[in-house]
Amino acid sequence: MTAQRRVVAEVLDGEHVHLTADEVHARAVAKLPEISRATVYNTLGELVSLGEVLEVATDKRAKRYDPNAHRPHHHLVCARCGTIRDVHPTGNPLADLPSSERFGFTVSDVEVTYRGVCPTCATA
Amino acid sequence: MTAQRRVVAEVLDGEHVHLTADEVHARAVAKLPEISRATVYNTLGELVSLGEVLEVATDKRAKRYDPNAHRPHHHLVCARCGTIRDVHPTGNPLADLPSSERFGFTVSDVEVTYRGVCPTCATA
DNA sequence: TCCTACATTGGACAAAGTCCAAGTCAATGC
DNA sequence: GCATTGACTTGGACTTTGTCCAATGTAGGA
Ligand SMILES: [Mn+2]
Ligand SMILES: [Mn+2]
Ligand SMILES: [Zn+2]
Ligand SMILES: [Zn+2]
Repeated sequence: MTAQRRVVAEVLDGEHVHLTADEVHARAVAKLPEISRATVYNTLGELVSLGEVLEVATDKRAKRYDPNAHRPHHHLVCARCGTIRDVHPTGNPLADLPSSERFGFTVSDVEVTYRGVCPTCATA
Repeated sequence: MTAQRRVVAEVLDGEHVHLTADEVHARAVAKLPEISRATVYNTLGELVSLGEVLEVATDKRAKRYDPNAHRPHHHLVCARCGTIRDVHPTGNPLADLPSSERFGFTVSDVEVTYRGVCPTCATA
């Protein structure tokens, strides 16, 4: 556990945190000015391999890193400002895919992304 | 309707088609060698604006372009080879998000991505 | 035919991410 | 204490994906 890794872990702490690698780097630099982009990418990659952090692709640009890896959840994204909230739908979406729609695949996982407009963007 | 646009439209024809912009360009070049990358991007952008083609983000790299825009559907992705199939789950996933999990958002859309292993990759 | 509006092109540029050789540093063994 | 070692970090080059723009080409109407 080096200072660099500790800083990345600190940045990735909290609820509804879904930062891009560059955002992680910017916040890490604020705490440890000499930390490099490469180290941030390396550390994020390790955390993903360890299963401590998830990569999510809610926007079609940069990957986002989600420290909420232990509690399964899905995402609600504001189409205007990009805010992302963790959500827990009822039911199991896997059960909604009949075997006739599985094309022989072994289906193991499902990702659900809800899109809409957040309260802040709706009033503005 | 120019020759370039016709070729892009031809490439984007069929079922379960989810090509990246570069793949579209490669196939377009095979039919019309002088077509440029810029034109492929321009044409894809117009088709998306017109609602004729959807952008999907099933992998975390390049956007994929989906000509099946008129029939709502979701996707089943092979984690090994990246093959993508269109699927039609039963039920309405929007109904599975209780208002207590909507955080005041106006939710208008939902994208579901199933992941697993396709029959070809399972036997290989 | 000539003009004009629009489409196309190649290349420069930008954003996101990967890779690598070299440098740093702390722990180990002598 | 000192040298060795190996893991970690760094900066920069490079790649991929995508955007932008000035220059060029072209189809069709006046
Ligand atoms: Mn999350
Ligand atoms: Mn599709
Ligand atoms: Zn918003
Ligand atoms: Zn496969």
